[in-house]
Amino acid sequence: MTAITPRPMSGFPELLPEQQIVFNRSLQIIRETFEAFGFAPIETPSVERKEVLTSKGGEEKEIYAISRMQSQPGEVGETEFALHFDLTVPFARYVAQHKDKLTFPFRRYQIQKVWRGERAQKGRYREFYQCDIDVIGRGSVSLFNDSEIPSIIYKIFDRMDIGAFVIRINNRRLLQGFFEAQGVAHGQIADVLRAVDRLDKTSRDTVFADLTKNLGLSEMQASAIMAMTAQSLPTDELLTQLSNGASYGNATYDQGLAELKTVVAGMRSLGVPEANFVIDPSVARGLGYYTGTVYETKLIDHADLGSICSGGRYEDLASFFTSEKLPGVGISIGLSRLMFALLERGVLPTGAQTVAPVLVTSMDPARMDYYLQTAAQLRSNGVGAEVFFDKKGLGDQLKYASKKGFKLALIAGADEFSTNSFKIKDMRTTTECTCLASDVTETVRQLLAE
RNA sequence: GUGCCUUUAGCUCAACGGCAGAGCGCCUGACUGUGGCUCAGGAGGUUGUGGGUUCGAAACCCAUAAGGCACCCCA
Repeated sequence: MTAITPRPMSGFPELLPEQQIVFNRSLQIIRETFEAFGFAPIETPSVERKEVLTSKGGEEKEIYAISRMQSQPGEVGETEFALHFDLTVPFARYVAQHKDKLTFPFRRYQIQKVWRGERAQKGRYREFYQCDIDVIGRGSVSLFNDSEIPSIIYKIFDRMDIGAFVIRINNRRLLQGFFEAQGVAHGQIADVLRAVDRLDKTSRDTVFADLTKNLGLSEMQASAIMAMTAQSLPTDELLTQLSNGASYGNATYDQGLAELKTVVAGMRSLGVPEANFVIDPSVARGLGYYTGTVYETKLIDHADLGSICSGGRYEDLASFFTSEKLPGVGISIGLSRLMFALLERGVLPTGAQTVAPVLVTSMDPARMDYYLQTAAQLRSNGVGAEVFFDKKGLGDQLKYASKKGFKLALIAGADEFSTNSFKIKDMRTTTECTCLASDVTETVRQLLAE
């Protein structure tokens, strides 16, 4: 029998237990925060019909189709299904399909893997987690949601303890109205938005050249756009500055500005610290379907990761699936990109290889019943415990406990049995104490609480 | 889809065209009632694959595959 050589698969990363534990902890924070804001969990199948996935102009070569390796002889093993490449398109289908059973405004969160058939590189995978929330309304959806979303982002990253971060906020109407006032042709606004969006990735000269040479704007237009989008001021000063510009006489601009002010006021009511958000007129969110508020979030010490959480407001979620207008606002956290980078950089230190805090050692194989009962008792009191089953010396058992990162080791041999007691060794401090067998659970709890 | 780089032990990497090596990790023992430290020993390789040049190739050439990076785009 020849062994199959295990090899890495590009773009399909995997973690060791001590890393996965850290990853899952972050996942838990995200889930709890979403639920604290009243978002309901849903999950859609990993696959959708091909026509659903391509409805919104999904790049076909980036979509993995699925098929059986072999069907009937001569039959092509193809199906009409493909793996979803994001969670928005399946969600749109879901809402359109179930809209008569859902209650609006519909708030849902969705944490699932998605797949993209791209060439992998740093921070870009072919299989990764997305954590999405969206609020969908029928006909309209309140602007207060736009304030609440940064509050959710703030709570999550604050709890995840991954260093300083800033939520950058902008409003697409503000940009669009400004571009219109500068005389940018209607059909070119999307292109200009895309060019501006690259401001934090490339040099200002490059963007300027892009605007003038590629998009054919005059130097005056380009200068005005650069000056407007490059503004960097404290929130209130910037809002004043933008209000002074209200003399553009453009209704879209004025609406965008008013929305921005409302969103900021709401964020302050929700207690989002000033240090964690900024109005950044250069945030445009590429092309996309965003129409109002847009968000990006960056780690200050890891700006090279790009936006780790972005989203915004859109006019219509499911225009391909229903004629009913379903506007919404939402964000997506690219958890895999974020976590893999932070684990690699040691920002999130890894610890134990187990989530159970207690190892019950077994010095006397004849008394395994006793060890098993003790572990069972710990578990039914909410304390995770593992029993060491193999016949090895105590030294080996403690070595095992040490390597895996158990916090406490329970020891019982002839000495302890004679006094009906247990010895508890704290692996972190190397200290030991002895307690009656009947007090084990309580003593363990106290030690773990320290 | 385009371009560049890389590939030698589980991992990180050495080896002038001339015997395939180190560190870390892993296993065993010192140590059958006490982990991390230390010491001693051990296992582990068709040098990604196929061809070519050469007396001789891990090294040079060609092809191919895989991996990585950048562009594009995005999380």
